[in-house]
Amino acid sequence: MAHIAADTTKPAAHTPNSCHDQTEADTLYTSQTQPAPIRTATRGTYSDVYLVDPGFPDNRIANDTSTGHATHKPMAAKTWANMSSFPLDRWTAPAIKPHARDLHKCKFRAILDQIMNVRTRFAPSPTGALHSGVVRTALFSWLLARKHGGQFLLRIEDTDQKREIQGGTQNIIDSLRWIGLTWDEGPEVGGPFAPYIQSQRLEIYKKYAQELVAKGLAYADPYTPAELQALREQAQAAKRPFLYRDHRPKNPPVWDGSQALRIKLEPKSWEWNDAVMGTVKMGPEMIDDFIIIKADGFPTYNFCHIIDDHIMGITHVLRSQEFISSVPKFLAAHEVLGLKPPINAILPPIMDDTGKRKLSKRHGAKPLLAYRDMGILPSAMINFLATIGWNDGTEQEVYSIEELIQKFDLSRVQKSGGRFDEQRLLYLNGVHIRNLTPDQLYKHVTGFWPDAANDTPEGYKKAVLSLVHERLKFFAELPQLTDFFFTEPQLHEGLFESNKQLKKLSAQERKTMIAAVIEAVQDNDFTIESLEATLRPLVETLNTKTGVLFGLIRAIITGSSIAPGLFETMHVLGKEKVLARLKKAL
RNA sequence: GGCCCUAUCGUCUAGCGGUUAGGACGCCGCCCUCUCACGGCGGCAACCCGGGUUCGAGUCCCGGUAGGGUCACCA
Repeated sequence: MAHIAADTTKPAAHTPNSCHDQTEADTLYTSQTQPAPIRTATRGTYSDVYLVDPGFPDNRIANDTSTGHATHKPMAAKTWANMSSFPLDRWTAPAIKPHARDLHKCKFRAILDQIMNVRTRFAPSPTGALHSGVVRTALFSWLLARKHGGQFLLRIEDTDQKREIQGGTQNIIDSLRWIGLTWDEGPEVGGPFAPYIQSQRLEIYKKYAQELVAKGLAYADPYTPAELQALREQAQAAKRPFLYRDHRPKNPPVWDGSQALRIKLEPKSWEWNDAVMGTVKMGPEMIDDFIIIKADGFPTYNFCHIIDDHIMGITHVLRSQEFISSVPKFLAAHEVLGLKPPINAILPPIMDDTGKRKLSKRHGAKPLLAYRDMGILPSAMINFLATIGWNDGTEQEVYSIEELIQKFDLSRVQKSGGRFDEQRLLYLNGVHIRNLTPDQLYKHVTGFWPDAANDTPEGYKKAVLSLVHERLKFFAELPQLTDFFFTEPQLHEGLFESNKQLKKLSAQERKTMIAAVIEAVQDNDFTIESLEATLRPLVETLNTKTGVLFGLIRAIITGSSIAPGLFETMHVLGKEKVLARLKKAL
């Protein structure tokens, strides 16, 4: 089994369909009357060998108990009969563990989970603030690399100068740093394949392009954009897909760099194995001579990402679903370039909150950093994004980052899309906030305090925070929840009238009660216990109800009918403030 | 229009030929309780439709339908 040396400067020698494996599979196949052997081996060769053997008594899938993967119910014998036409030459070797539900589609299939040096990448273009949909792709790539102890790279794809925005790259870096997706190679950290910014790698792409030209595999495009547009419209009017190759120039001009350069691709059907989607087939109409170098001299994404992924030794390329119909094009280009394609994985789309369309900048997806600014924890965001389109098959909902790294697996990535449900994000954020220690929480809420808290001692703020810890869903609501600890509340009649318990009291009754409270509390030491010991009996003395008396006190000292526990609140506020507010209310 | 992907409560999902179709968010009710929150208990709520295979289909096959994606000198 080929595996990739981490320090190689050569292209990745990844071979998902190497003949080594084929031989092995043939051997196993011919011995099908025997129960399939289960093999495991150590890192760098094979691990988790899954075998499905039609000769095995009840046709169950043998599973490697040491990993716990692929536990299966027995398969009905009949199923095998139906599968007899499955072409054996299609069995797929290693590299990925197919989704469990696909295993039964093979009459015989040996699946080897290849342990290679996994290298994944995130390759955004700096054309706008990074949003959550894109970050999910980055997250899955990162999780995959971390799970296998591999590398995660960041590469900036800034080949479209027109769309690039000021600060775009910085936004990408800030976003990833905030959420904690650390990269092992890329901008700011460097690496063996630097630079990791495509606009600084133009010579590399040009070299590959010139090589293709020399071999007659790429040619200059003689058409003007207007001419192309006309041809395109023609095709559309005829309800045909537009194919450039139908208009391929017979004698293309010599490429002098001022025209666009197209790669010459043979139209043919492609079938490939996607780590998430399984076997995907597409016809020749999906292949066309695409532009690899634009007239402005910059390469296109379609071209340079292939070269960079190859040079940088990327083993698994995760992309969102919108790219699936481009894959044949990429595979064809690999063929023309003489490169082995990486393992492809198409991730399901994330829909916006209407569920009507893909989450995208254009349709109001918030920048990732907007969630930082509203006080979402990175761990909550990661938990949330990871569980859109992935689950571990259990009923677990809340995951730490460490758990995700351990449990993440491409074979359990969904094919169907999911909606970005902010309510669920807030719920998870609340859970993650409650899991923080008080000190951790205190660090996280820096910058979210109300202005009035600026000059307040740390001890006081920590005490306040402890009272709202379990109520907090996101940090931006901290001022609203704690303002009265720092600012004297504005009392108004509406406060009492809108309260179910208090609106029955007359102003005079309120005065009597407040006076009694002041009297009772004046010599109290303001511990939670003694406040309770003093105030509870007062309810009876005043011949009222706890809800009424406590509600009244709460309204006066907090200016709100919603607040933490009364005694805790009074304790933290302190005797001085409480008495002052009560007296003022009188 | 061609091609591709998808389809279980409103939402995220479990399900791998036999389940009272499970969990979570949200919503509602009750309990706890000085309000809110947390927590606990309970409730409402789903297999897109039609064929086929099978003793038996949410699950496998085919066909519809619906949603999404894609068909750039954008990525």
